Amino acid sequence: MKIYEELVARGLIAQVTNEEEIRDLVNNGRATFYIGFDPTADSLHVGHFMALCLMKRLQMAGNRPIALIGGGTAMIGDPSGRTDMRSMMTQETIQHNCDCFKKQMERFIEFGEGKAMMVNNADWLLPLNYVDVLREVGTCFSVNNMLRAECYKQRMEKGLSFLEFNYMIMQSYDFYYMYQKFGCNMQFGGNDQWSNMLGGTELIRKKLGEDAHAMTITLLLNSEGKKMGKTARGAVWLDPEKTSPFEFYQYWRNVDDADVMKCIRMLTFIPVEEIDEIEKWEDSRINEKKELLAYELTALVHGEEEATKAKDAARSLFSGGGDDSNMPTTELSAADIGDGIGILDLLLACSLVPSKGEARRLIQQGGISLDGEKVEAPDFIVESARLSDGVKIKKGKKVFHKAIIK
RNA sequence: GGAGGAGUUCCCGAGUGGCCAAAGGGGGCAGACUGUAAAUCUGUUGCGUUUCGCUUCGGUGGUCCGAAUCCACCCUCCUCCA
Repeated sequence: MKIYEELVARGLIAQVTNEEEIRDLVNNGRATFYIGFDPTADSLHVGHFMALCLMKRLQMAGNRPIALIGGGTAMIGDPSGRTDMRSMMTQETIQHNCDCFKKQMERFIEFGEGKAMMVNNADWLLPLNYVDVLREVGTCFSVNNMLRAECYKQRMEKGLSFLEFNYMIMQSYDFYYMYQKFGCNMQFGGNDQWSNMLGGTELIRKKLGEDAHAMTITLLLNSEGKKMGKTARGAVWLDPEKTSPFEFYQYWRNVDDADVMKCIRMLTFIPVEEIDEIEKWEDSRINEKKELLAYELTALVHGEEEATKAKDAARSLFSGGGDDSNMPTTELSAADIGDGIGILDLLLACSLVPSKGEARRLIQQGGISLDGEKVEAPDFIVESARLSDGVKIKKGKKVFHKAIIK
């Protein structure tokens, strides 16, 4: 099975500009393609992870990836799929985020001479001159067409600033620039980027009379049609400081039954034939599938060692054991505790609750236990002697945390 | 530039002088049931030293014993006209 067919079999491809040509380019390793990442946070998340995997897959098939960090476009903000304006980021924040992205990407993709490239569009976007740009590429964009683009539709009702309206032009310019400079002949992106990406291929056609290609990746949606990789507390991050390997593992361990196969297919590197076999498993093995998914992904992101730890920790916790060695842990300083600490303060110190009111409510509703024993009263005091050995806190059914005096 | 309309808690949305920490829904959290799933049911959902106190209804000032609610100015958005 060639790479293009594999991508299709995994359900990763959403839309393509020209299937024949793209198949040909990709299968024969002749594509130089780019994927853009806007540095809107200081860590990559699961959504980016899919794109990174795709880069890796294509690289393994002999194609040349360019990871484009949107240091320049981040100054503008992509309005796609948004109902309100992004808050403007300062240049320092953007730079910091770019640096963080770079570090994380290096773990997935091989960069270097003749391998993958990493570029930042700030390098060519920031020095642009307004009037020059208008004259050079402004003539190639039809406002009428742009307004029809899906990505602006929502915003047409709520209000779209001129700043954000230009995002598509900047992204198109990126493609145009890299096509000439690096021979980049293909762009990948999330399906929500489709209209922005077409802007680029069209610009290249108009300015240079040549064909470039675009392909979008299926967005990973759960059975309810919502983007996956988000929790109430925000995205599932790849940075172990922001989302611990254990939490990361648990996120996937807990996906809906209906979404397991889709995730395995789209996110893991398990060969397609094996996946087809897994799909035939009986329903009673659903939890095995989930464990497999969680393990595979954790291993990809955090390494096998961390994945094994997370798996062991989860198993022992949920099958009643007491292995707490890999549980998320908060270390408290002896000086702050004194003889003991109120349970409300302890929960707060471990960031298990946002406020004491919430902590109090949890206890009243019977949602907190310490070392397997339910906490009945909000004024319960945990003695420091107990904390020095470490105490296991359970919040709800599946949030475990350890607190210890260091 | 002119004329109207809107801005309420995580989101949608009710509230037009005290009974408002603010209806209802969504989402979240917890409990029951389960398989660490889904669906369902129940409770809960500003903060704190919790029979009480403090902060919140776009912003700033004002009227009043008392303001999400009335007045003035400002900001943002929407619709129509230019």
